[in-house]
Amino acid sequence: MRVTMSDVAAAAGVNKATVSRVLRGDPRISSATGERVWSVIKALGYRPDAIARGLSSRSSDTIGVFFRDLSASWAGEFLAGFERVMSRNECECIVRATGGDPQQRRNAMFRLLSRRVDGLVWLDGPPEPDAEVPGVTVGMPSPSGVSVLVDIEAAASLLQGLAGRKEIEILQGERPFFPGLIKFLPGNRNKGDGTVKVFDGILPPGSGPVPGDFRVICTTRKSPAFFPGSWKLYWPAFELGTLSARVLLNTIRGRGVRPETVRLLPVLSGPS
Amino acid sequence: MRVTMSDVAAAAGVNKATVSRVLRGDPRISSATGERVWSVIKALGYRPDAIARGLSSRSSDTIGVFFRDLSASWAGEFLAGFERVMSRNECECIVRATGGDPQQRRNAMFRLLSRRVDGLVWLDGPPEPDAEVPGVTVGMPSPSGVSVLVDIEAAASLLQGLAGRKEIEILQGERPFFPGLIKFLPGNRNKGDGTVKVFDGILPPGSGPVPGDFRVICTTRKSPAFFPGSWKLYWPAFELGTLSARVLLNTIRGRGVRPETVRLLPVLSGPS
DNA sequence: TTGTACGCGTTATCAT
DNA sequence: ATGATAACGCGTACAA
Repeated sequence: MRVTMSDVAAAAGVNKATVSRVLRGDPRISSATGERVWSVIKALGYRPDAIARGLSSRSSDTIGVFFRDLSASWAGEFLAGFERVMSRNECECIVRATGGDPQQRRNAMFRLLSRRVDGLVWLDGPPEPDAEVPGVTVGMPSPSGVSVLVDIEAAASLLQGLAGRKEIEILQGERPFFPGLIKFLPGNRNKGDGTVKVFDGILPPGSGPVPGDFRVICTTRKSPAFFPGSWKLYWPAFELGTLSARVLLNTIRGRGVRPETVRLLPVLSGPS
Repeated sequence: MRVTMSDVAAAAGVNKATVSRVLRGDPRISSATGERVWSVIKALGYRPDAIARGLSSRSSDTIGVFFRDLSASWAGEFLAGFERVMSRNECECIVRATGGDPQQRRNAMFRLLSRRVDGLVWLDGPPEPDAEVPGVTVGMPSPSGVSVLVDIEAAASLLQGLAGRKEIEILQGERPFFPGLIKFLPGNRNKGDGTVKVFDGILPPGSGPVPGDFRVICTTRKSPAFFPGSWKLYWPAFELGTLSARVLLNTIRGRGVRPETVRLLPVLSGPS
């Protein structure tokens, strides 16, 4: 049998409630009792049971994260940032891939709700209307609630500054990192000074950059391959993770989240 | 207030225990009662509480996954495979990055154990000795217990077959995908027929492939960038995920896992 | 400052 | 085939 709170209470000669209070750092506990209980806790190797705690406290210190596709190249980077913040706040992260299927998505949500998750992160589309818990939408505006997104217009400005009078040509893969980027870049620029080729997303084979081109690769920071001599426009996945974690924690803990929408700047990095 | 099992029982005019049995598909239940209870369940929109279930059943349908670094380019791919199998088996996945720090690792483990995880996956090193629950080690041999790994010797064979009599030159990044690959490739091959350059891992800027080289990039399937004209040696992260999920489920469910070590072949893919 | 006692929502063990 | 009731381990008003 595992060592339980009653065991600790018995060994310390106090009541379960006292142990509970010591554990939760209740201020109205005598330092004598506190120390005694702590020493018993350590001696017995007692570890509180999160499940039981959840049952009576009606929450779980757990949040659920919905991806469309976990194998997307930036998914891990996002999680890295998100998990870092969450673990510092004693929260566990449950990941879910929905494949964009509405039915599967709802099922997954209900399963997570039955686990009493404290919050949900939506990276695969707008939040379900009946989510019952706080949520953050990432990468796209949310009809209701908080959303964290990348400032694509700013990305366009960066590219324009880089291009100067050159023409900007955008080659867009099937899942571009900066969807809608093209809207912010008027195509009718002066030719003649050269061309800036922007590769956005995972491009089909054969469309790779040609050496000698002046080019920008839209990518993630941790791409296993890279193109020497290319500029890079980073999709700030890690920062999206840390930021949405903080925003979610704030809304869960009731601190007002002032802006309904938070924007993050992409990073343009020169060749080296 | 949420709809609870007692509510259903009351509305159906039966005992909580009966509802529980209906839910768990207990065979010794009259079809009349069964249908009545089910209809009440749907009418009331009752959803069982996983936390309460966990408390009394002493398990959680949850498994924990330890990464050293979630932002590793293959982390998402691994998770994609792993989560797919787990979700089909009604299991949730909790992810954790340990950064290779032993202390943090143990803390994380204890936190997960207090959540009554049913199993653990170790991608960041050999399993902790006192894990208390079944585990699978991925990517490296485990001193004790089951491990799933990539057959690096087979990868070497693929490369040798590809190279023929050409010299194989390995450029290894700081976190190579195929650690130890070099050991299986004797360096003293005939020169003169050309060179095969193998790029393994995330290479520092400047060490990228030169066009015209005959080259192989060790990478993941979902790299956002790629080199046209290069061969690719895939680190089969997705397959590692599905396989280790199945292996873990089997050991959790007590089905004997025959081989203590399972090996997975990498995939060599031509340029296109 | 500490103890009592009940509630949280299920599962499991006896009865019937 | 079903009901009554005791766990499960902890939080928390309320009482002392």
